[in-house]
Amino acid sequence: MTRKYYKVDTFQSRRALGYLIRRAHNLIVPHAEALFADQEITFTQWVALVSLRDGLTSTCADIARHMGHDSGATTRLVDQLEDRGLLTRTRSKADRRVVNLSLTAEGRAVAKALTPRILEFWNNVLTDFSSHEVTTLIELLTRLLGAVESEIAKTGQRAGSGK
Amino acid sequence: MTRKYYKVDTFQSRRALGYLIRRAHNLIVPHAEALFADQEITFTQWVALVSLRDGLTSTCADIARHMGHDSGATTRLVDQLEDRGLLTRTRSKADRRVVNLSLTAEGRAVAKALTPRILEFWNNVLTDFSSHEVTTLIELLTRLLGAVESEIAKTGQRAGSGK
DNA sequence: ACAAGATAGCTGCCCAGGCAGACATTGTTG
DNA sequence: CAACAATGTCTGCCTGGGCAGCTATCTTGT
Repeated sequence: MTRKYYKVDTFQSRRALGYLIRRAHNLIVPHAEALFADQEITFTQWVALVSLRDGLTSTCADIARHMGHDSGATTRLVDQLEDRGLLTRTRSKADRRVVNLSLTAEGRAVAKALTPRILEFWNNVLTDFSSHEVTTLIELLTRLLGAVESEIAKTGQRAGSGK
Repeated sequence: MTRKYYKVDTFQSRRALGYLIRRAHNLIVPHAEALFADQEITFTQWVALVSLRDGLTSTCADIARHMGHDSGATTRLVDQLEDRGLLTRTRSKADRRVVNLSLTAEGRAVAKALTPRILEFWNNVLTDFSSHEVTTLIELLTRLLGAVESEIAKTGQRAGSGK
């Protein structure tokens, strides 16, 4: 029920959530990509693969929403995964606009093989956090995400193009 | 002291910190940019401006570190701010490699004028969070950032080029 | 004092991803 | 059923920012 957590005269960048998130993102993503440098797929591609495997997504549009990309970027991402034989496109019969994606056996194998790399990284990072702290962080971030989403929905009613 | 928070067989993307951070970043940054769409500077430029004003940074390299960009991107960012007369470059006398940056009166005015937009956004987002929760989130994220930094430093001893 | 290594800044090149537009299909409303 | 809006996919085009390479300067070890 905080009316105003941040006030103009006491505001400091270092305590700004946007700053912390941006910083974390700019630190983590390139490092995750580096962990995959010797691999045939990139970290970003792996994320898409795992989301398909876990049933969080099943179409191009799903992946775009899941990853916060636009649909154009996603098409090209899926192209690459298809070229490498990690997934297949099938035009849906129920809704012919839709192209359903499904992992091939090799896609499944790749997704599984690379998971430990990421988990190891995170487990190393979290060594000094108690299990409770991590859970709290995850819970707060999840709620924050929801709050950001609804705030953006409230303000930015922009006619979407490809998103 | 958590040895392994994430385990291969119980891992779910939705509870992955990387996923949450990426998602938040991809949601917040474009929206922040949109808040500045009618403005003469971008959100990213504003962040640099504020960091200079608050003494968190004073050179190009500082800004690169602060924002997690590389030095090339920062040069161009500073170019634009200089072109608009919001800051000035001065070759340092103590260390002649360094170019010191300082805000002009106009730069100061712009930084100040735009601050309320961002704070309002965040205060709206945080309406349903208690003050204590926000503080906890900030504290955990700050610690996470430190942990990520030292983990990356431990692993990735790569000869830096421009970073 | 000098070679080797860091560090600051700049530039050219490249690419992932955003934007906008096209098209097909489906849903909705009169 | 006609008109219109919404959704899914794909394609050009463009830009921000990463990378590598260069110079100039400072620092450190011998």
